[in-house]
Amino acid sequence: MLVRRAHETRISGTPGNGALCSSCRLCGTCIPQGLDTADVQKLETLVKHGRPLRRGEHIFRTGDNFQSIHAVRAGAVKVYRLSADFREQIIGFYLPGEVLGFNSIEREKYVCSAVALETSSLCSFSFSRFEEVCRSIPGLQHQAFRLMSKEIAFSNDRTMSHCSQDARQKVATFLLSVSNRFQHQGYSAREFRLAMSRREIGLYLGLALETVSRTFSRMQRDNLITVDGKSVVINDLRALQQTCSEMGPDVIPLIPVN
Amino acid sequence: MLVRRAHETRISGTPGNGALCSSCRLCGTCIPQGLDTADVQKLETLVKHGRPLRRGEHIFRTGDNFQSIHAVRAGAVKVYRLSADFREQIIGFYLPGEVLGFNSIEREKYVCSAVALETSSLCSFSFSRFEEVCRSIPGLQHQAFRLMSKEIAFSNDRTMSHCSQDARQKVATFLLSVSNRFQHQGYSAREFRLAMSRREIGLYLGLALETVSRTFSRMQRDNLITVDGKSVVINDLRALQQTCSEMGPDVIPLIPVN
DNA sequence: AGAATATTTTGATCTGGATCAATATATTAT
DNA sequence: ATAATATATTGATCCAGATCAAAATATTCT
Repeated sequence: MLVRRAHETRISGTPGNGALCSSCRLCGTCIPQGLDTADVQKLETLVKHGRPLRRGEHIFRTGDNFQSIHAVRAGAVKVYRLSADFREQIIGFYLPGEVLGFNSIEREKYVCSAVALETSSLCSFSFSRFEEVCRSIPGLQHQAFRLMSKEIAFSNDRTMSHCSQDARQKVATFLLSVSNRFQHQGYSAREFRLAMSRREIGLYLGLALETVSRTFSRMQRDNLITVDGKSVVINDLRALQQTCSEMGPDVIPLIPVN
Repeated sequence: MLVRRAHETRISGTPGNGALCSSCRLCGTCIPQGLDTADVQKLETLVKHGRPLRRGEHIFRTGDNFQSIHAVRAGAVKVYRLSADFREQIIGFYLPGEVLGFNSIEREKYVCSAVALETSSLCSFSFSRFEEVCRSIPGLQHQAFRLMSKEIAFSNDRTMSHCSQDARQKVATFLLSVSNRFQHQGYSAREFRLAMSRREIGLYLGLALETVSRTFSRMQRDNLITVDGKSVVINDLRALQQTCSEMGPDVIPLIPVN
């Protein structure tokens, strides 16, 4: 499908405030990480929950006014944009406990679109109110800086991966990243379902979708993983980790000066 | 040279506080952007200036305790790290008015090294004190969020470039990025000196240094630019911009749904 | 200045992954 | 269910850019 689907509506501003941060399973890893009970309660007053989004529904679109940052409570979100020549580019995939929108603060418009890859729930925080609260809760301000710092470092890692890794290494790095992030949220690190298609993985990694598919097949043949469509089992975590940093035969490690 | 040079010393904590933000030429684009005079004066109390660094001197190294963020006042800084197999990876080049260190907040250690590419001056801000001051100056907190947001967006742009551009497009994008950043700081957009080598540009763009060199030569042949070693003149800005977003002949622009 | 070293340019060759193509398998709609 | 559509797999071919090689400039050091 290549045109906008009927059920793709923008998330409504519906308050529908229900579940609270303090009782949320992700409290320890999401925005409230490290805050004490009193501070979490102050934070909770900012949260807005929309209804759950179905696959294909957008949270925001490129050019919309930037109002809020959004934490994924459940599901998976794809953040993407179109290049100057209208090809899709994937900024990132966001899993439960992860926060999207930080890249749009500077422009005051969303610089990308965000769409649910599967049925997903989000917690939205008005950014201007969030900033106010940050001033009265030092730990929250610090956590905001930490989260943004992490996003910069993560994005840097991804760029480094593109600069120096071949297809097999990129795919291994991707699988480990997803695995680690699931594990961090309390899910299995060894067994998971990918919410995104081969095409989307390819766009994310800068590879043709055929290359992604072939690499999965080869990794399965090598007993590193078992893939069946979107479900992945990691059979040999160690080997997968080694794949990511394997040296070519002729690489001479040198300490660079300039 | 592939070993640590004798003159590479860490920047000393020497106060040597001299020039002030309010009288700095970069006041409008650096950290103080958008602050009123009174707030800039509060900010100034945090600034530490070291002596100017010569080419090859480090500001910090991977693993050092993260204490400060650093604004480039003059010169050019390379931020890099070593991959698991000890190859150099370039996180970024920082020009006057730009701030480095944001990617290290989360780990509380510098996750990369920073080295002067040419004689450079820096303004360093203790990050913990900076956070405190942010709480009392709303505009400063907002500016911190803006700067970090910008860095996320910039890093995303770079990743997108790697995913979808060929060598010529990457080099064009790089030249325009440098040009824009110089212009933004009040230097010429059309004529500048690159502080980094072909090898470093190659590492930054994920290209072999030979490819960078060949691409420069070809762009010169095509009258887009004039290169002579490190000095670059942009002869046809428009054409260079078009290069960045050229479509292949068979690209059919489509609106992606998932 | 001149020697020594590092960087850049250009040419020749090779290869990983893109592209083209066809079939197989999921998913969605009726 | 069954048809229609989208996604995934696998094979064959091709090419942009990596790698190898050598000469030409720059830069640094004494």
